[in-house]
Amino acid sequence: MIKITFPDSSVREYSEGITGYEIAESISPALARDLISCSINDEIIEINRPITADGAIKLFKWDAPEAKHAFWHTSAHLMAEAMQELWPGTQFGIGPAIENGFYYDVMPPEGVTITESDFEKIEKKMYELAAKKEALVRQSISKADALDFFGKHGQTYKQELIAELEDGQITTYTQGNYTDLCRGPHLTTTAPIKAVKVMAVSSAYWRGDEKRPQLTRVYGISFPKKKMLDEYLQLLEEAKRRDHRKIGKEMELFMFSELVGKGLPIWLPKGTVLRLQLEDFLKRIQKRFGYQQVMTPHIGSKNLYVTSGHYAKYGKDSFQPIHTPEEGEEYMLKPMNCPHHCSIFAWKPRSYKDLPLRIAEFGTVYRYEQSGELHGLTRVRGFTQDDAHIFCRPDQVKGEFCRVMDIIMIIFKALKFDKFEAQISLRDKVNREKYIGSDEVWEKAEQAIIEACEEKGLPAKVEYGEAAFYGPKLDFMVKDALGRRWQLGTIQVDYNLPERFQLEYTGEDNKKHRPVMIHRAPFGSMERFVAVLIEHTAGKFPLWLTPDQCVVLPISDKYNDYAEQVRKQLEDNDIRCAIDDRSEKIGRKIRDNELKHIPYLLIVGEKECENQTLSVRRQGEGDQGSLSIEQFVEKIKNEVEAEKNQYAS
RNA sequence: GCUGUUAUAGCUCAGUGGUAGAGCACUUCCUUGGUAAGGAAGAGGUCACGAGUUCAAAUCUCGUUAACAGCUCCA
Repeated sequence: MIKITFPDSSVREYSEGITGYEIAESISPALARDLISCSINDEIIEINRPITADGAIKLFKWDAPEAKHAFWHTSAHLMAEAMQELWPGTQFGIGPAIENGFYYDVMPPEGVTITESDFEKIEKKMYELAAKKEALVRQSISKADALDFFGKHGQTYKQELIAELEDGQITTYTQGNYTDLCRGPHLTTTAPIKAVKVMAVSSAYWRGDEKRPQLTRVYGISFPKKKMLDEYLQLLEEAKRRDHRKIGKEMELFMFSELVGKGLPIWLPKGTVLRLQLEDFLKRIQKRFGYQQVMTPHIGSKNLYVTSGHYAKYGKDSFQPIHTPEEGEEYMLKPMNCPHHCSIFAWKPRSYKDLPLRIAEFGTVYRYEQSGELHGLTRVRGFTQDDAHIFCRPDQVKGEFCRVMDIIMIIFKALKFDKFEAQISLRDKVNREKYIGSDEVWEKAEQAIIEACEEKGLPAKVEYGEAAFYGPKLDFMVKDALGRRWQLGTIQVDYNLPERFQLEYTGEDNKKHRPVMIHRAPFGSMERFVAVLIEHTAGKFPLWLTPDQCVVLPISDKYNDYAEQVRKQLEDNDIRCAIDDRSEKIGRKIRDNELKHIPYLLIVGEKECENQTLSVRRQGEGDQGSLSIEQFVEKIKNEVEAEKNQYAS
């Protein structure tokens, strides 16, 4: 008999060799039916693998990531099997489960190119094979046998993978005529795969190395129920609908121009309204938190960046220096604001009493992103950081760090970003020569971040090797409509730049000391933040942010004068108002796409004109009744106030 | 940057080696009035740019540029 411990820490005894499935069965038939995967002592195994020793079991149904992983991994094998049948001689690379589905990197035989038109064929074959309900058979195999087996089948990529594995650790999974090198775990049969969809095809280098051959990467997703696939596809449609590039165009927020240059966004009038609201919002918070606003030039002499060390590290891969008519004079477009801000610190002698010195700037920077990286507003070559640098004493680092986290939390709360992730990026555990600065200062900085997170009760994932070359950092990530993760807010400790700029302050002891620098940008960049905000809200911004808060709609020409009077009065009260008219006498026309993004519709006609009122409708909420202009002003102001109170407290 | 796909009217897109198309938007007129309202007429395109093949290229080929997807990258 063996003892099996359950997640609720109850213990049951089973005979040796029992499987996860049987254990589930002993609890309830429904659980057994839905069981996809399980783990023993956190090692995930098939539900039909015999359990031979005491251990802690976890049973996974579809909603568990572990279950999806096994499901999609098996689906990848199924797809490989299908492709092997369709195109015999296909070589297989790797085929893992990913966040949404799975892919397989394959090298089709000579003369075959897999395109979108083959998707249906692959899906059909997969259904056909899945219907056979073939079992996946796990087998341990010696290295020599594995090399021999895959060699015989012409699977050179698999051979390469095997060569790197340890003898005795190699397992294969076979279903039908298809055998794959695989660690598992898997489903026990392909039968539960009831719905599949080949999503995309692209290419990827073998092992991510651009010097090696390019394989065809086929993406797919699968589900245990047809309905789930339909729902997933619907979700993708929804994601497309709220793509910030689409909504940005519809709402006339921003544009790009080939002539201006790629990756250089242009903020249109309405986008600018939105952005200025955000900037104003942050400025007010920062004022409360003791920041001082500064402005610095968009270029800096090359020497500034030689001093900062950025030139040595990034000079070749950035926008190249700007030359002047003067011999040897070179300037660079600023790729970050830090060196400028360091210069501000160095401008005059500083006392310990001046610290922390918090310098903020909405600083526009230019970075030469690889052209394939550019993506809407989320990845651009010219963008504005809501940057600030805090110069403080070493003993103030943790406190300042916490205060910055407070600001970020205020912002996330105000904009209802409740599903963010925090990541602490530390040095690589082994490879440490790429980092500037001594071990000791790094150790201190890393500790300060970890402690600050603990103090604030912020669950943060620690990633080694993700730190910037000058210091560790804490990043805040939010997902976009398609589930892609974008980094927004960031806080970075820097012991390096103060060193390079030889920044000093006079301490209580009348001796010179080196300040610590903290970089931080709660939004990250205005561009990326707005992009994520658009996708987050699907263009339905909070009232205080939305470019047009209301639109006045005269029912006919006769009421144009009254409409214009209303508009003026609203604008005098700082309410952003558009006007929709049928004669071109007044303002700009509002139609269709624009209209659907405006929260309030104010209809004016004979009755309203007579009583000096407005017939008010709220987007998605319908008729709000008839209000006087003053009442409407108050209503809007109250609503905005309520939204803002969420972050005031 | 690499690989692939794409580029036709303001927008969304169809199209074919032989005169450039639709819906919506736009302009004018009419109708109408409580809202994403109807009719008529009209305007709008060097079919991304540059070469080549051809009697003939928006269509085929090559190059360039940009966008999209993936990979690599992100101070």
